[in-house]
Amino acid sequence: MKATDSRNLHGHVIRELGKRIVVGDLRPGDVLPREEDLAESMDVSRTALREALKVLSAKGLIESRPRVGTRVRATHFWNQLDADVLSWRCASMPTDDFIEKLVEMREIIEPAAAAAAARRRTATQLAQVDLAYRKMEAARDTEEWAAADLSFHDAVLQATGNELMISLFSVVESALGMFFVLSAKTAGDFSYSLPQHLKVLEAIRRQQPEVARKAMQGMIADSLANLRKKRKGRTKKAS
Amino acid sequence: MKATDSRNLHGHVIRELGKRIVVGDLRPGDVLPREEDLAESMDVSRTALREALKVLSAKGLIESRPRVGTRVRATHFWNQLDADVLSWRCASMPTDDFIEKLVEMREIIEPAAAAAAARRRTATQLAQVDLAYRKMEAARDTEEWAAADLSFHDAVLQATGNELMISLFSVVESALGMFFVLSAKTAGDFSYSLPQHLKVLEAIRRQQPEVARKAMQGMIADSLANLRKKRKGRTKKAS
DNA sequence: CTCGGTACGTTTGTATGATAAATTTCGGAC
DNA sequence: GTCCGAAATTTATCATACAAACGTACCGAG
Repeated sequence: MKATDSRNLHGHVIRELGKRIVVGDLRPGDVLPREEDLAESMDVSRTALREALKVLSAKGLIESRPRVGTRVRATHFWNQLDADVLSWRCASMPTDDFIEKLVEMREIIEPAAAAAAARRRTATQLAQVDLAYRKMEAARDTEEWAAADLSFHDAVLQATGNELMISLFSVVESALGMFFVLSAKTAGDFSYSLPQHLKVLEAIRRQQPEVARKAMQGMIADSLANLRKKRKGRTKKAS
Repeated sequence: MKATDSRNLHGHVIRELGKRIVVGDLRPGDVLPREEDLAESMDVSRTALREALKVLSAKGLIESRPRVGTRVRATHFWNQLDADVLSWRCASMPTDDFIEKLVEMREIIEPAAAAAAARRRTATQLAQVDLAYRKMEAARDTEEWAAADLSFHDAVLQATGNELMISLFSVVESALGMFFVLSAKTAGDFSYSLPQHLKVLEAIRRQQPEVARKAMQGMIADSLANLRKKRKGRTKKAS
């Protein structure tokens, strides 16, 4: 689910510059080349470049002022929850520090969401969670499983009926995405968390908020433990 | 803290169109007039209009395709957490339903943030929370109090050291903003929540996560009760 | 010598017009 | 009736020009 469409020309420019900034290639305070030069160096017209700059501006990454130019803003101005910013940060192997922050967000968001879902879910919303669970059961490879897992967590968020909560899916998506990448090497055991998903599903079905919350907490705790194990192995291998 | 700068011409267009969409004047599925006509009707060049459309596109509000035109996207595509989208929604007296959702987000975000802050806060971060609290104590009118209150809740978020958490300030800001507006009529008693803020501050100072969490929960619960009381009065008056 | 204001140059902001690309729609051939 | 291609419309992109804003440096007054 890429927010910026890379088919369009200025979409490409957005991604290119956005990544460079988020990754740290361009640092806060740095001023970009003048629009005319930058446009030429990226092989687009100044018009297209400016449309991209406006979008990056809206994401809080840059700020343009006449005469002084366009410069990268301090990180605390960035829309860290923006789907693009998140995906750009995850694109170039994020620091362990950032992964911890993503997991912390999951620990806060998802148990609360599971509880709210158990409290208020409609029949159709429950059916969506159930469907996602059955797709996880039926998954035959990691790719299918990843897609089903994502749709499960999405369905839980949807079942809260709170669109603000639902918009936090981009955070959950990034966290799960990182997890998939780090777990890719040791595939095969990708269904170990199925029972925990079932617990969440059943709690939502039976409308037991606290049970759903605990089940989700457990799932994330396990996921975190697994992540740390993988990471330790990776670090050990690297050293 | 307005994200889009209204000084610029296209910033004005962003706000104008964005509000119309978020408020519901333009409904999902509606197609906007052709760029040339729309630009003329808003007294800007097509260039400026397109820069605005790109930003609204990045916020998920609209989608442009050649030949078919620009149309308003379904609400589930909107970046509901975007500071602009939130402020536009709050600008025209939001529905009670939306206020409930904002409060629910607070109930999830802020207690968790308080706990994390208590766990990890640095000395300087604590000092910021303390400073905000003292500004609340010293506030002489509702305006000063509102500013201090906002900076208190901001400082708690900052103290988590998690930039993803910090970015959720826009949600807290909107929720508090609504509360201030609804409480405006019955001013004077604006300091009743001071003891609760003190509890949070002290728990963070003493690094007691669970105490901080409970204190924050209590504060929000009271705030919600107060809100419902006000709203009932308002509804009764209106009927 | 310092302070302040003014003129100048640079960069973004905005406007205009033209061309390319994409996609729906309509019409014609089979 | 169906399928394929041409046309028309709208966004996408480009090129150019001018306006506005904002440092900066220069100049003059005290």
